[in-house]
Amino acid sequence: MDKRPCNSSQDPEVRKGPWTMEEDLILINYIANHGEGVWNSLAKAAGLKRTGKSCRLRWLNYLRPDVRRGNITPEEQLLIMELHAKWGNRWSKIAKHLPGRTDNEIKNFWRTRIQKHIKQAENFQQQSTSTSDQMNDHHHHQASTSQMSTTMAHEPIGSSTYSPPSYQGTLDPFIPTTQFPTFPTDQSASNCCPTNDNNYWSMEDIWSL
DNA sequence: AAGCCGCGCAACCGCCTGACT
DNA sequence: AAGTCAGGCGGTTGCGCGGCT
Repeated sequence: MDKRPCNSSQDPEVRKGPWTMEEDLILINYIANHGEGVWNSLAKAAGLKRTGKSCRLRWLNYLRPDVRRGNITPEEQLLIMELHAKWGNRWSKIAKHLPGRTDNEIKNFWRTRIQKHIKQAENFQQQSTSTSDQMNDHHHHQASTSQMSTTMAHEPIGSSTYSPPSYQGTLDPFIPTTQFPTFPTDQSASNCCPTNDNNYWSMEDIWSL
């Protein structure tokens, strides 16, 4: 365990911060020749002045040949939201269902995009329904949790019935198409579909879940 | 044109867990 | 059984960049 004060931070031999191209090449070449192994010894053997953790992270999140970065598709967004509703902030678990995507990227995506919209939706909800608190009766009281992610995270939405909001009329949707595409893979979604004709999810739809 | 501000992302940190001795 | 080590994970931070004033 590394519960002791981080030695690496005290060791002047250990580099930190952004990786240089030379370091990347060293790591790539070493793994190409020797494969992945014990990361600490790999870092030493490769001559990198980095911790094993740093090497591992760099490899998994950036250098791996099969890693995909950027351009998260609407389908992937939906999948992320669905899986997050199921599992909460289990980023690595979610990432396993998105080939080529890393937990770090999904985590960043969630925090910077989705969570922002959720908070905006929450604010709108508070403004528009401030007099109707009973809506939350069948909702968990843990909505007071500081992070929306944890709110949703521990919500046992029993059968993957999480459905993405559209925030129509209140927010600019984060999907460029301005609406969520239909998501035919989830039969349960049809049970709680938006009741209006335009396939948008109103806040009522969301909260009624 | 310059400064400010917010966003997105890479990387680090601390904790947990399982394997091994 | 207890201690150590390495890997894995989620949370957080720092910085570069682009847009705005």
